[in-house]
Amino acid sequence: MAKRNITKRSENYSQWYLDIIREAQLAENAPVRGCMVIRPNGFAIWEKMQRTLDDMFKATGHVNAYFPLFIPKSYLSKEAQHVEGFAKECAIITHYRLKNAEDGNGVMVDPTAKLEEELIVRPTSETMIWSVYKNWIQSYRDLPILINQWANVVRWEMRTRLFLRTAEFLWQEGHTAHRTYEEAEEETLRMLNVYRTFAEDYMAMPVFTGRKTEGEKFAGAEHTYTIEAMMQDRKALQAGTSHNLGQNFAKAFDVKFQDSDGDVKYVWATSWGLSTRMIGALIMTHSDDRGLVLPPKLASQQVVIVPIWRSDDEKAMVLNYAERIEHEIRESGITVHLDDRDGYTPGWKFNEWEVRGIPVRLEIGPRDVQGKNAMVARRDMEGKAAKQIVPRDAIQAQVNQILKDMQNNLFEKARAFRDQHTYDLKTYGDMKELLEGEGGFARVWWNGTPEDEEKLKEIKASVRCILPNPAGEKGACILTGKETDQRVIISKAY
RNA sequence: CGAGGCGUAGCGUAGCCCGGCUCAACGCGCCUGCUUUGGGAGCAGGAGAUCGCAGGUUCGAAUCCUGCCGCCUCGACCA
Repeated sequence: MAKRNITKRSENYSQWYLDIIREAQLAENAPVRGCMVIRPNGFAIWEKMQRTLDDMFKATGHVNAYFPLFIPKSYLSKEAQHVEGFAKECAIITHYRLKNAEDGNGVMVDPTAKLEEELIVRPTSETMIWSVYKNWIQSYRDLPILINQWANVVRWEMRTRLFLRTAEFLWQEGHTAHRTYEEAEEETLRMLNVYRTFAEDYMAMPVFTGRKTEGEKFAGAEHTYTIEAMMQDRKALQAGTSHNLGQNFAKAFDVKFQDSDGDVKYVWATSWGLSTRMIGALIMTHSDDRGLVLPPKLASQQVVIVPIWRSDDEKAMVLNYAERIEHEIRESGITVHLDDRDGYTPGWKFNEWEVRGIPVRLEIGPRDVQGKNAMVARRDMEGKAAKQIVPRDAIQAQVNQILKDMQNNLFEKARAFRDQHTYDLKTYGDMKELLEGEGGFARVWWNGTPEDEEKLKEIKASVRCILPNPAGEKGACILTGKETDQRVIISKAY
């Protein structure tokens, strides 16, 4: 008699998403509007993401640093496009002191403690960082600068959803400075590729990579690259972005260097970021109606052992057997937890760990001790197919094998789903029918202007990215019929 | 920020239309004890709610009125 606390995806996808987050105890809404509390289960996923990405950043030559949360208002206005992009969602600090309220109830803002210049809580750090880089860069010998920072940022969103869009979120932002345009472009693409590798190899989430259109690019960038994933409701989610900032910020903050040829030049810049939104992407890519599904490489606990007993004698015997298996599995580098809590039935524990998305579960009872084996269940399958009895001697190897299989299986399943719902379309009518009906990705030729993009709003869709086209193929624009070499993904998006 | 819906114990709800015999009921969860334990166990007892907040109408408000806050769905904006 399974208790149904999770809405079916087919009934209400948004509610399902929220139910998963609640039941798996990933996060909850905070007392502050638009903000979330990331609970230990959710934060464990972020920590795993952080560690993986951080290693990848280090491997590509980057170092970590930290810049302030507060940005003087005047900094933000130095790059015109940039201000325009963020002005509507900034939190502003105007005062620095409270005092006891005059009516004796609580505290009030002390009007005499007004800041001369207001501070903006960073929505992103380009302006702060470039005001600092100005002091660090004089010569071409000071370049490149390859810095990443792990931080929180604030964007005062009107409508928020846990992980996908919150007023405050956690992310990493890389900010690099280069001698040439080519070097900056190479860096931008390198980091896009790091994101793609992370998404596909660790999150088991297939992505399309490509360039953003003028309308969708980052405020202040020359151009933006993105990784776009398809969620199970067939909507697109922008999962990471990498920007070639050109010389826009160097010019705005007057950051120049003297090159080896003696000429003084503006520095070339990039920035790239990936946020806790990825946790939302992870949930919406793999999870099912029973709960969270975590790919093994991002599960903080990869294996859980549920012991089964009746009498105290059985308990001692089963735990002894289970502990030896636990140690053996741990020795092979897998994270494993033995759930020996009293007061919960095995069936209850099965469901509990399933909802939390633990990839592999071992069920060990008297029968297994007797028969020298264990029941092994994997989270990416259902019913009998998910379970198998494994001989004692083969457990360690089998668990390792299943984790590998599962990582692959989840990726292949997600890729098959995405490909199945990605259509090469020729007419606007077909695209409209797709996007207003079952949904999915329309892969189409597009020679769009920003005005053409506006038109897509009538079908609530947007150009997600311009796909790479190394062979220089051409086709007729789905809207205007003009010949173009730009192929794009159009879809509804988060 | 626009339209709609909702706010009663940790969670999900009933009661609201027709104010009073309901300072509030039920299921899940929680605590204690006993029996249980291979897919969310059973019985018995128990704790837990100033009915989102602030005003108002009334002899009397969870119930009627006003304002505010929050959440959800859909739009506009965005990672």
